[in-house]
Amino acid sequence: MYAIGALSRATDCKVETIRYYEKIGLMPEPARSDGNQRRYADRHRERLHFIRHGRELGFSISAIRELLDLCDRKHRDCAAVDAMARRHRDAVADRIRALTALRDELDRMIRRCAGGDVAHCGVIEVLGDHRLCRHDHG
Amino acid sequence: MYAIGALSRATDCKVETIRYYEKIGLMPEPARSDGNQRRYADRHRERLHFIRHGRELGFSISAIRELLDLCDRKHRDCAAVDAMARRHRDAVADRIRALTALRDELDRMIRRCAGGDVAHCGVIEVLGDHRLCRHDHG
DNA sequence: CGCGATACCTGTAATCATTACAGGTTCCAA
DNA sequence: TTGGAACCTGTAATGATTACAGGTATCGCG
Repeated sequence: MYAIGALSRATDCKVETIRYYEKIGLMPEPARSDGNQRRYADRHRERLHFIRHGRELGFSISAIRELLDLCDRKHRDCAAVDAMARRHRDAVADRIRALTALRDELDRMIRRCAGGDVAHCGVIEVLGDHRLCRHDHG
Repeated sequence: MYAIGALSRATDCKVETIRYYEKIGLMPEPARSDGNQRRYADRHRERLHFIRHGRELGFSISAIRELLDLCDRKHRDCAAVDAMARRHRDAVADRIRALTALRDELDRMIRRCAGGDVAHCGVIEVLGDHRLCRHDHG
């Protein structure tokens, strides 16, 4: 039986976050000590680990909730889980594309900056005039 | 003189967002009609355009505030502006690296999924067991 | 000039995922 | 038994919007 601090250390998840997950119903209410302190079992640690890992992988809380629901109903077809993972992967890929375009644009902006005064600063110019951008970001 | 809706359409920025920018002091208070409605001039459109473009490029509100301050004090050395752009570019590059690692991991997860039932779903397995990951994401 | 639809006004609360804080209680080791 | 760390609850803050409620202005059309 873990206290919340031990669970926190075991899962690298802040104490406040654990209590938050309980409040939003993502973590089940654990047992309590006589003095009303939370006492966790291994199943809590596993579930929290799953949640934290999902969060690290960028899944939203609601996506993780869905994944956990899918897990709880064991032996059902995993196509739904797979589809979620694919959707998420595609979203990440889109984000990478957008950020790459952005990085290139920032590079161009920086190259335009001749090192003079603000009146001739390429960075300011580009920010003020969308037409100086090479890509559509919107 | 634009009403707020016209400015909204001209800059592709929601009406609520324009009022929000005014509230936080990012946009100056515009003139008002007799009936107390906001009336904007071109300089507002330009400034809002600058702000929106900065946001699209991923600059935070406070970064944009700094940039605008630097701009307002014209003819001062643009090294500070340049440095901000560089810092931001580097942050974007870091984010791209992290997301690329993440995308690769999601790909591996998806490939592990044999298409069977949830009990054998690679996606669930990886989420539940950090050791199945190839990279450190934390 | 009057009417009605649309656009506008203010102020407040919600969103998302946490984190921080205040003020009080419990636990555990020395 | 005592002292300090860890715990408790409840509330508010973060960042950048967005949404809503309840009321007022504007504008084109007849």
